[in-house]
Amino acid sequence: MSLKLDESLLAPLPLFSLLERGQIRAILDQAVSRRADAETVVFGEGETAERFYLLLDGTIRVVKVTPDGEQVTSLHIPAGELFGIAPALGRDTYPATAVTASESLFLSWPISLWHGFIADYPGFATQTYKTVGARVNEMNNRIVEMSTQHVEQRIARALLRLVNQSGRRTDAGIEISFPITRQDVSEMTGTTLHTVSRLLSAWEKDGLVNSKRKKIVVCDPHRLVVLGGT
Amino acid sequence: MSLKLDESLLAPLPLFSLLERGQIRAILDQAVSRRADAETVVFGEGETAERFYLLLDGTIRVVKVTPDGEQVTSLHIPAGELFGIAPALGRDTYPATAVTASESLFLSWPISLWHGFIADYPGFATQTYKTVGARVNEMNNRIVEMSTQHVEQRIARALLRLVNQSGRRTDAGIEISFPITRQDVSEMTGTTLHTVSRLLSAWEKDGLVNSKRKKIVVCDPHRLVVLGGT
DNA sequence: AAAAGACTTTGCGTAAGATCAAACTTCCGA
DNA sequence: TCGGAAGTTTGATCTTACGCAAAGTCTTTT
Repeated sequence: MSLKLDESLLAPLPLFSLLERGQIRAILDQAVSRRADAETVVFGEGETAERFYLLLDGTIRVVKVTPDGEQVTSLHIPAGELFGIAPALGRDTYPATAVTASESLFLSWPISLWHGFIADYPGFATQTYKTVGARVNEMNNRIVEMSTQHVEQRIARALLRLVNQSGRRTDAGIEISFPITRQDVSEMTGTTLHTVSRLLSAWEKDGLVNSKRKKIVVCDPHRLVVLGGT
Repeated sequence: MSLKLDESLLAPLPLFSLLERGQIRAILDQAVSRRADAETVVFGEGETAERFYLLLDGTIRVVKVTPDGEQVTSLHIPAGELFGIAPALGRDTYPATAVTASESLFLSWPISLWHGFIADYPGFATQTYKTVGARVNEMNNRIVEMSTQHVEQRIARALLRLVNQSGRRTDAGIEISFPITRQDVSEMTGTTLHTVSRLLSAWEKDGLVNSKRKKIVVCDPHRLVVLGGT
């Protein structure tokens, strides 16, 4: 549950960039830390928001489920970011479900501390609203993409987003640092796993990517950008 | 430019619901009011955010333009809501273009006042973040829709959203209270004006809607809900 | 080591919707 | 009041990507 937190490790996070040592310490002192296996549900859509979270390691998949059971991935949260911050959106309930995409480590605080943090640490508020803004922006772009682009371009962009957000440089190219299936990609792009599979096969043949079971390595990001459209 | 503002008219707005008379007065005293014709650009995507706005009358269309000139409508703002609130998203630039969908009346304040308002009037902050939250939610739903639903369902839902947000009850049904073209609807739903036209024709034949040039009246909202899917 | 489960690949037919094209209607300004 | 601009309708054709089906790999369990 509780863990010795090294603030010299956490201080470099953008979230803390505007805070002083003592403030960071004060915030961390009230945190609870937790480790979770891949595919663990951290919280579910509609639940009353009891805690908010900071992802230290791993990746979180933010998912919505339609009435007829289809899943849609609205967002991926990379390590270093807050998630489950319902109060920043004036809500007392989580708007979507958060699932760990890989083994993950995160901190959490009771929601009751939120307003205090915002009020006492303006730097915290600033960074938080930047995060919200970035996500709104990302969602906006998703809407534009879904409205105007073909599947191929959407998939290209989705891969690039993942690679930028949580890519790991290898000799073969940049690898997406968590296990990801064709199905997952299809849920990010509003298509089917079949279409994703066909496309990855084609791209593989062209030397654009290199994908195995639950693993995708982008070999030629530049050409993928071109495919993604202007 | 300046206009005698009656705060007894404005006080009922959700935005002011948590504030006292004097606070509302203080806020309104610093506002500049403006009238604009339909299709006026209030601000453009990417411009540095110099002012933030409160729509008193009319409707605002929030639009993104793709590199190749296609337009995508991300949101409609109804009277009574704030818009252009870049600072709430930690941005110093507008993330999208705002266009009046009909003749409109709005107030505005210089961005420099934002932080003071947020700090001095907690009720203002609360309501503001609720607004942001509602918009995030709406965008999220749009993404889910675009990912999982067919054009027919998306158009049905788009019309229902407009009707709920700014519908005017008439004897024939509920009418969308601002001029709206097939093209506009297609830009809200990620389809073409042709498809929208065909669909509206079919619905007209079924007595679901009643549409003329730049005008749509929903006669049977209930059946439209059914069409929109669970 | 076999069997079951999870993920992927590929082929084929089809349907939803885009694109192209052309005519028609309504509105507005000269 | 005439002419053009803006918006709408409808038809014909074509493409994308979905749905269905079946077989192929890799992984885990027993």
